[in-house]
Amino acid sequence: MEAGASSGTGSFPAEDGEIWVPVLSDPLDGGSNSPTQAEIEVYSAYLDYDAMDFQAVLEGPQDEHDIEKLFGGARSATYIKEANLTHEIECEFYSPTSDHGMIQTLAPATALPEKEEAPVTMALGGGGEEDKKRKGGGKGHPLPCQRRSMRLALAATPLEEGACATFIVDLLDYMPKSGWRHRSRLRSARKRGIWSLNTEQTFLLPNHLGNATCFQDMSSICKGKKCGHRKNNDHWTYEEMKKLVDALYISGVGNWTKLKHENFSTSVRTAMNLKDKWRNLKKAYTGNAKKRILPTLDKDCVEKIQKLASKMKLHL
DNA sequence: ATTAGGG
DNA sequence: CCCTAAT
Repeated sequence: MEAGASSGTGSFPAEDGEIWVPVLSDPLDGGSNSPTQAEIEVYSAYLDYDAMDFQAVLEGPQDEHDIEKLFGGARSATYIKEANLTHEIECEFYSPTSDHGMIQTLAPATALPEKEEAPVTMALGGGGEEDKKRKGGGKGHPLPCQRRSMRLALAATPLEEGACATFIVDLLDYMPKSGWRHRSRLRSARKRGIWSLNTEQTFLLPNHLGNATCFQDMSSICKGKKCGHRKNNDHWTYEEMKKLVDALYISGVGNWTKLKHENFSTSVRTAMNLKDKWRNLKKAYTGNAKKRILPTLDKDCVEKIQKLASKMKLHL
């Protein structure tokens, strides 16, 4: 609770140049929502703490390809904001195979000494005995499948050009389908592949949110509504799409189950997902160019899509 | 059990 | 992504 606007660092509403991260209470576990915390959701087949570069996570990926590296296969979604951190922040990471998360203390991105030792870590829930393997997880999971949330506690600080921490989030997946007026803006940002927003696009600033109740708005809007319940809402990556198109180009369109087993056996995508994705790709790249809202695929890939589409047409 | 197609 | 009729 305590979504009080004045707690935490900095005043509220924010001063010029001050960025606040929107706060969401976790729809699934009713987590607390303090104005200095942001819910960040990571979709991942696994999170390998040992292999994770936490500092890089803090600094944020440079492009969408970095996502994979940072989260060990995680597919995250939208970069919604930038903020310059002046305080240490604590990040809590969960993996689907652990009962409790791990807290990482991260220094501000700009104040990093050298490449010293790894950040201090400690296990949550009083357990210093967290097993390295994290095998028998699952029982205490507030979330059902391969979805964990990551909560960052951070201070609202003035924005400085250049040095910005970015956060991987997909607020869209937490937000209700309707009732949140910034949803469409987030959507368009995601579609256009905007991974970080400049200061001119700070639609998440309190100013743009209207008034001091924005934090409460966000969580209250979500309250009682269905959000964050989709089974598989990590978004298709460029690589996945390319892989799909290539596979279809070779073996033809159809036989989705076979395709799944032969080309996507370890992927979260089901045969039906593949089918649906192909239909969407076809639709996107065969209609009038105006409607191409999908991520820009390379020429070769687009050509394959179009060839496949026209080939199918002939057979009708 | 899978797929095609509409929602 | 879900649902369902058709296969």
